[in-house]
Amino acid sequence: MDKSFDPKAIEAKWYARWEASGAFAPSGSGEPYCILLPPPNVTGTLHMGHGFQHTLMDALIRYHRMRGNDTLWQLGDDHAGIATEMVVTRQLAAQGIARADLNRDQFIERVWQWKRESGDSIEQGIRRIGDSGDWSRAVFTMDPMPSRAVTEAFVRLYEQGLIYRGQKLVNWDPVLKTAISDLEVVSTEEDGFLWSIRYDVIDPRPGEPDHLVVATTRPETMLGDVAVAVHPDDERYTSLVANKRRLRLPLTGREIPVIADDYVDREFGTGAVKVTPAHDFNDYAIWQRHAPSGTFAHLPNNGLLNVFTPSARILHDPDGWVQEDRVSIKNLNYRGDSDTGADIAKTALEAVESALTESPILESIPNQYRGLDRYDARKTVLADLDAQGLLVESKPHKLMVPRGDRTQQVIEPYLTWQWFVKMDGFAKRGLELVESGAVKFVPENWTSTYRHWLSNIQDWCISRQLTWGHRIPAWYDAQGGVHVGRDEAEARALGGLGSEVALTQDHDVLETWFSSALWPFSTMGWPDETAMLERGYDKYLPSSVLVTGFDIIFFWVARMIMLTDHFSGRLPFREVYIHGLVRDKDGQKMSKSKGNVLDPLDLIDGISLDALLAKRTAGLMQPQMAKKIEAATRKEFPDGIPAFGADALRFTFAALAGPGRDIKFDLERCEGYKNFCNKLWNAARFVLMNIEPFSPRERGRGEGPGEAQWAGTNEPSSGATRHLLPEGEGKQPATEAERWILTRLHRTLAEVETQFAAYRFDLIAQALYEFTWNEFCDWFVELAKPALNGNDKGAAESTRRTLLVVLDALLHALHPLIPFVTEEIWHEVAPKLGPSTGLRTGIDGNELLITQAYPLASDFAIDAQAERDIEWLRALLSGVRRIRGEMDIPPGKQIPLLFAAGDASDRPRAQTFSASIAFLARVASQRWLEPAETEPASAIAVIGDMRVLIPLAGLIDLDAERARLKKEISRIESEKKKSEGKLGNANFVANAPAEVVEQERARLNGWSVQLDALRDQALRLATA
RNA sequence: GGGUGCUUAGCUCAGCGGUAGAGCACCGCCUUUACACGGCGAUGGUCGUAGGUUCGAUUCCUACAGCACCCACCA
Repeated sequence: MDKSFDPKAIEAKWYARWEASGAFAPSGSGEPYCILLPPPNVTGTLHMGHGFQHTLMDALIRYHRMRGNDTLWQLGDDHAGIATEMVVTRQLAAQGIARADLNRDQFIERVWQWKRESGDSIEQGIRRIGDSGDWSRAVFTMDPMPSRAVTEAFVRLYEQGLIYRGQKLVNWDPVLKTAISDLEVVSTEEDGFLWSIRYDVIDPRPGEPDHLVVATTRPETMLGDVAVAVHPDDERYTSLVANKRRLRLPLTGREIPVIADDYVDREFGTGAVKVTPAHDFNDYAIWQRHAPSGTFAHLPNNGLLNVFTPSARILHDPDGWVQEDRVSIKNLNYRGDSDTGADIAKTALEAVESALTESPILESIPNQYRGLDRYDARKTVLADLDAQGLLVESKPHKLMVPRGDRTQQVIEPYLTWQWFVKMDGFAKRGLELVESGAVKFVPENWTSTYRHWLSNIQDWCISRQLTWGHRIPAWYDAQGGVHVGRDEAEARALGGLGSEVALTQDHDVLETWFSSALWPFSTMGWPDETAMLERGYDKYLPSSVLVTGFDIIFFWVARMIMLTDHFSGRLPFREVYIHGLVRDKDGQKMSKSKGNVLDPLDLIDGISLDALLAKRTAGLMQPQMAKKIEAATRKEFPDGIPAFGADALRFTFAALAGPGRDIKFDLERCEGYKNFCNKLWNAARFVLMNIEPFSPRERGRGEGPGEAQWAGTNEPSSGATRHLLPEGEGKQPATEAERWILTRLHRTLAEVETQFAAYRFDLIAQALYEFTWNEFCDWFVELAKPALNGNDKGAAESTRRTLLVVLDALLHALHPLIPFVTEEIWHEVAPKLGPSTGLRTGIDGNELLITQAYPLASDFAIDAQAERDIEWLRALLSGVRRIRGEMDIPPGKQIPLLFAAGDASDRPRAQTFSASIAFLARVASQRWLEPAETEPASAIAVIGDMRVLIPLAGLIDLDAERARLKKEISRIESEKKKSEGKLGNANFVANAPAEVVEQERARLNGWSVQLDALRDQALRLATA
């Protein structure tokens, strides 16, 4: 083995071998364990969030595979409707192709082309991270199988009356010209104005107000006002309401009523609110309350007066619309399937006209506003109001502005026809499944987030005015009749329509999350029974755990729970592990615009400063940020980023995965864990050197380690797990140190098992790190050195075996976190261990660590006595080393050691470990003082009852030791005092549990013994 | 406006009714034959503030402050 570990050299090799061996596929036996990969969007590249999430999932998958589960990691990717459509449109634009120049089929073909490239790059990234998912089963959401499930689900829901088409106010993105989800709208506080406008009362009566003043942040919408609302108990306005007074709507001259509604806050502004039901969600709600009583019956569309075109211009006549709003029309054009030319224009015009028919108020909109963009219209409206003396006040105002999270455009509430899923029944069931504990959130507190959202849910708008996605399986006849079916023929048949009736399929597609909601069973072949059988529907549904971020609890998790239950009667998964967001080292969200994005592949392979700068400053939305980003990047990474390798990156992610927290990604942690991999590598080198007959010191000395088989005393708890150390092979560990390390291994594995069950990846990493570095390397390997070189041949051979066995178990235990380096080392180690008892053999006949059995705690015996003994030895060696360090005794200098006092166990211990003490503390001689002997002036360490003395004899700086003693004495005095205080408190002794009191007494005793010893020496030093 | 989480060593974070921990950074010594991507040792914290419960609170409760995030219709 090389002297240090080089990740690059091994990663590609092992990934290819794992995959070729079939290790990623389910084994077909054992308890099923399944994780669904949250399918990455085909738009993206892999980011740190993926790296993090994938590391956690792969650790779980590898762990369970090694535990003998029939393990499936269902891979896939997501077509990501809006995001992909935007990316491809932008790309076309860069090639000088207007999206409008392509028809539907052509556009979709371009998306597929792009998907193939992008999908490849994501897949490549996933492989580099080491994901051991089953590629042969990977599914794309637009593939035939999941697409069929989408159609089937839609049709069934429609037949069950759970899907309907309706005209409602939705969040509308005027640039994308599609409805978007509430969840895709982000409200940000922005500076704006609050304008107060005077609406005059028609024919005012004496004693009543002759006008009202309403406040608005969006004056342009007043063209669609249908009323002014006041609070029913507001005495200023009761007579206006009671006497049915009407107001003159400025600029249009329309007459509108004054209505009373509880929604109005009397304290805000003048207590009067303009009501624009087609352009405001609150006003829409008011409209819903008042329309049934006929308040708006005289108005077109019962008062839902839409004044905007789809691109948020004020309505204008159809021809003008076609001319001025070319993009909008073209948008409709290319959505016309493979139609071309005249057909397209005709379809477009018809669409516009029908939109206007639904909101026929064009005549009430004065000419000067028609066709204006919403912000231009605002200016003009305000100027005109001002000129007429109707603008009462303009004052600066902070308001929440809704913006689309994709386009950053201001979102309009917009009246359109859309498809909806009725949510009340689903929500109820979704709540039940979580409240009953059938689905558990980890950490648990996410349950309340889920509950809160489902308790306040609206019907789910599932249609999008996009091209890329699953097309809605609904057809329209010339009369506007709607026919839903699995295909056109079925729709026709169900509607009883002859072949002479012309049908047009709905142009819209389903929002991406609709197909995502079906993922747990659509990936398992549903609804096709043959496919279901093939893909293990019965085995892998429910899946075991969903690993995902909190940001998609609503988008995805809740909907999977509801729809999976509805269609399969099963849970999608039993547990949901919610992890945090990966942020940069200052806690900032990583984003392209901030220029603080890290690419996991750059951490694996390293990247030069120049390449990193180029990456971070290319294609910025705000190019002026480039300078700032460059400066910050140069400062943080003056030499670029070194290659850490996939293992180090994975271990970092695991170690940072504390419960319910975002993680700040710190490169220094990553560096530390690369060192950890190197440490493991070198520990392996040490072990191998010492078991190889050809190692320089071993040459000629004879035999190798023999069969490394050891007797654990406990039965393994699972049949799937091999005995690392089969019983009856007869050989017992020869030394205390071996029994100790095997005990520590037992405890570490028990901890790992517990923490895997709790998804505490940070604690898994910590337990294994500590065992590897602080126990195996720092102590066992060091203790092994004198044993290997000593005269006791049995101890030497036994130690060799134990080194090998513990290393082997450790490689297994670490494999789920750091698969590459452990696999590589294992192939050096395994041949020394004798015949493998792995779970499976790869198809190429070569065994791999990835399919070996995970070691269980019970494979290794506990020896509590050995634990105590080694604890004693460690305390002794630490004590001596501390004196050495503080007294500046040169490390190479051999020193004499005297032991004094002590209890019955100390003498045999000192005897047992004398060689270790001599080697590890560089001790020339060890001797017990006879009871009659007086202690010489010495530096002292107290281990339990025993005193360890290093005689001064010219070795020790007297003043330094006096100072050290003084400090130590005062520290122990204060501890003793605290202890005495506690025990002096009658309440403590009376009320605290007996064992706590007992423990406190023991501590007090310990302090006293130490104090006595230290004081004795202090006295001697005073006179020395 | 409602909700959730966080506040522990210089930094990043574990922990938790009964002796305050880790990694990194910092300081000292050491090229000791696995590893300088290393070894040994040392320093460093009234556990956000104020109350309460308890024999005992960093831990449980209450209030407050600061930070972060989520949800929400105040024109």
